[in-house]
Amino acid sequence: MSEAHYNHRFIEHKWQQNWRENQLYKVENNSSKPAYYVLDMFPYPSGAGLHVGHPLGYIASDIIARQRRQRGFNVLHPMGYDAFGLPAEQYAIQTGQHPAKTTEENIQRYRKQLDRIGFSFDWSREVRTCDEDYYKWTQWIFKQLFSHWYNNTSNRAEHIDNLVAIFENEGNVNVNHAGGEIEKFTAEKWLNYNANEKEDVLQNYRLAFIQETTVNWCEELGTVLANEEVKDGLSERGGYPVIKKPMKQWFLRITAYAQRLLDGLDTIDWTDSLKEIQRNWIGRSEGASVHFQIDGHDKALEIFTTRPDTIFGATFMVIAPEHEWADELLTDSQRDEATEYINWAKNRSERERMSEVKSVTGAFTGSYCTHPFTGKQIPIWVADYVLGGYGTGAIMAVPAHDSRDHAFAKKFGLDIIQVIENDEANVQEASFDTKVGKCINSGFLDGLDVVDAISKSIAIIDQKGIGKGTINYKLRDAGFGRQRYWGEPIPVVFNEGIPSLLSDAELPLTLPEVTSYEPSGTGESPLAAIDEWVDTPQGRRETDTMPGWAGSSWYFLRYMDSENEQAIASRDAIKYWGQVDLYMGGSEHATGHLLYSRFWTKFLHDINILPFEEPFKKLVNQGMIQGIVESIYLKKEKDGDKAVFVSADKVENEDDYTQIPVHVDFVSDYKKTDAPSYLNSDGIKQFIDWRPEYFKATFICSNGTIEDRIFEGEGEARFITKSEIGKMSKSKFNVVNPDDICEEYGADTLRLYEMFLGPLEDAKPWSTSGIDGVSRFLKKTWKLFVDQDGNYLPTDDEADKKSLKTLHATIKKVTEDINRISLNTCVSTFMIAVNEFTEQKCRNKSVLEQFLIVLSPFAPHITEELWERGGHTTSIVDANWPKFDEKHLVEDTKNYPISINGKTRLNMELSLSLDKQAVEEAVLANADVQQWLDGKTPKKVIVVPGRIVNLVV
RNA sequence: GCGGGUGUGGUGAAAUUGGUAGACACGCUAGACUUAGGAUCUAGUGCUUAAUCGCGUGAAGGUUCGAGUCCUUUCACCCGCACCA
Repeated sequence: MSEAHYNHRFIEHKWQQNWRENQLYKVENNSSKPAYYVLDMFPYPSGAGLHVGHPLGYIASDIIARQRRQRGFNVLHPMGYDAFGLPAEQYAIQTGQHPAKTTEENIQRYRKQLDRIGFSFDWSREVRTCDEDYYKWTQWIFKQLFSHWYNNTSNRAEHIDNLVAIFENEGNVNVNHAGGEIEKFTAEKWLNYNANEKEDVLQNYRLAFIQETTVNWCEELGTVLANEEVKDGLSERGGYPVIKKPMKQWFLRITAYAQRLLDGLDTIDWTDSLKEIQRNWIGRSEGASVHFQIDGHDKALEIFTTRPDTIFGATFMVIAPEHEWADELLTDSQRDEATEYINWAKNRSERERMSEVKSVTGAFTGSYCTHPFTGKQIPIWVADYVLGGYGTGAIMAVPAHDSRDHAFAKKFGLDIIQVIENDEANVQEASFDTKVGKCINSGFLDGLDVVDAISKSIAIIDQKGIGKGTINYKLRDAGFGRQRYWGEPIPVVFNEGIPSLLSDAELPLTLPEVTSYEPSGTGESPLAAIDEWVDTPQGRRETDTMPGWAGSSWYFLRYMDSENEQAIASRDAIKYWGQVDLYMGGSEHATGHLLYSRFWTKFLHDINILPFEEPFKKLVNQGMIQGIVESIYLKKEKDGDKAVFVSADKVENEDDYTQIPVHVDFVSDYKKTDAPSYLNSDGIKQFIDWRPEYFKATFICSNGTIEDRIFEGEGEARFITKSEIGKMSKSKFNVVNPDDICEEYGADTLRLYEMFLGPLEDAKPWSTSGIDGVSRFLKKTWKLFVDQDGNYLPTDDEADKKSLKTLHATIKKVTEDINRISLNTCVSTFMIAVNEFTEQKCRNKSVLEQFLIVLSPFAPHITEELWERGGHTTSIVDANWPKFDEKHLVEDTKNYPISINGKTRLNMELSLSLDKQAVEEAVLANADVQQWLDGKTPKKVIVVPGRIVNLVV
């Protein structure tokens, strides 16, 4: 005897077990079916576990994966873990536990939570970036990067051996590579270099290379950070201060791919905002580089400008404090003052610098350049509004037409020369920043429009041999070394300072055991302390490890053939699955993971591993599910030795209080919109138990006072809390665990409910109000199939017309909505269908089962159960997606809305076979219409057949 | 400052091509059944009104027979970037 009532615990457990035992979601690479690849961003398994926000995207992608399978595709829908990274290591430092151990525990927990939601992941393909079998290939890709250079002429990466061959034949005079400028040498000179010198040269070409640069150093974390790991001068993880520090570092030459990364955006289906963020980050700008001869030196200062048309307005030059000639250009009279300024500017933290954006600072170097066209002397200044890392770290200042230059000129009393015509503004007072107008005071450019002047000035600069048209990118090469333990070891040894790669046979280079995970503080990783690991017959090992994004830049390829020991994946597997058809994930990875993955994909394409250049054909950003942060006000001033908390309605000036986060479980009326949330006596008791340091605190409630834990006042204590929408996080004590929802309502309800919340892309605060509606819907669905005694209801009697209409309207709408990933409206459609079937007392098995199939991607457990009860022996997962048939929706009549002057006044049931004329006549003959017309004749009658009638009076 | 996005009932939202604004839910109100209800069912629910009328998609204009949807101006909020020459 089957269960009579919908018992989600029993059903979900039963089917999850069944699916696992039958390996229902395992997919093969050999299939005659078309391939479809649906990917989720794999999670970092943190100690906090999954909260209800994580599955949002997974549920959406799972629905699409399941539906594609029912539509006849072979669907790859894998999952894995981004398992190297700082949090596990920080935890290891605190507790002494091996990060591998805590990571494993966290993964187990994640897996359990994921399994409970009923995803159709093929777990046989699971990847973990910290597995040796996996990072072997991350190291292998690194080796390829080290062994290749970027040829700007062929516009692709080429093997370094080819470059060496060119050097041996003709030196580097004809080589056009991506990277900084390199002194020219002949073949003869090259052949005479010793090994060390040769490698120093090659480092300028390799796509993975070592360079001494200023890096983002975070003292607290004891490591360098990538640009995108720094937010507002603080580390993204932990929020610790970050300073600039010179250091030798591994870099990847992503800048070689800047233009292709930009162009590729036009070929992929991502949101405009995401593409815009990447365009911004790459930051292409066209302009010119110009050399200004420095007086008394035999060198010229190279600057970059997007406005070479304003060159006649350049009245001074500015170099960044980090500029390599900053010291050299100082004259004796200016040396002390300028050095002091340079030191001050260099030592300021990012954070200080950014908070003082508006202040103008700088110093005169004492040196001058000669203007190439006017021959005038122009002073060279040093100022930190010019950034060392952008362009050439030096600019020509045109104060008349650039507000920053203007502010600087005003402060230091420098000349301002107007070179773009303008009648109204006075450039002595304010700069006139414009890209339209005619040039004046500009010699050979006079009278030209800005656009023409730019091209002409570049032509002349080029002709004079002092510069050329250039394109500049904001994008920087990506720092690739981390002075950390918990990451992929870099497969390099140094012999006499010359880096060389391990052989493929030596991979994976595994992490050794260490006794302490503490950063060494010298800037070296804990690995440096293990002599027996570091010292090898071939030389000293690199002790830096790779950053978190190394493993995640290619993981989507490994899923295609996760066990392969010969390659990252077989050629056949890569060819069969191809690009990721749909990638679901958060937009916070816009300038990190998503850019690096595109970079590695293009590189792997260049070296003939991949037949495609873009990894993710279509990308959808699921919105963040936020939590509500509850906190209470603590007076900054204590009352004697007692802490004083004050109810939010009695707080006048927030500055007098500290806000203490409160566990949301203690709060009453949590998340109600119509009433403020508060702590009652019980909630306050829970709070004190939780934070015993406030055992003796006083609570000033809105209706009385609690002292020494005794409430004096009217009725029940009411202590109002402050509620804000914010991140769902462990530190805010507001995490909602999906397990709890699965336990109470079931995974199918959770899945439907998360989709029902609203459009997938929108951010929304989590709230369970409304979940009952979804739960009721599933119970109603159940009742269509099973009566109170557990009998199976559907029969093979002929379906009635109304039910067929409901069914096909549902098939049509859901099929269309899944295609445009509008999953919230699908849930509404299901509800409407079930309401109608219930109303119709529909018992037709064929109709109801087709409905089940359409519902099954959203609610796989209940539909599988009801499918089985209908006598099926194979899973609903392999049922065919039903075909929509228009004929069931054809209507004979239409209930026309009749509007008068655009306002709907009444409805009329009319045959759809009537033509415009006939409809008009019928409408005008109607008594109610005549009453509305009040004897007047309509000026115009608009009839839109099948839609509407509008009478204009 | 630049770029992207969003504004619709008490709440989450729908309206895909300009064609009955508020589907579907939550909540609320009333009723039925019940020892009970945080179960189930029935009816109602944009505002206003006794009911009609009237008014309603952030605001103001415009195009149109007809505008949440198109155009112009404007306001608010969110996200990203930010001394990028």
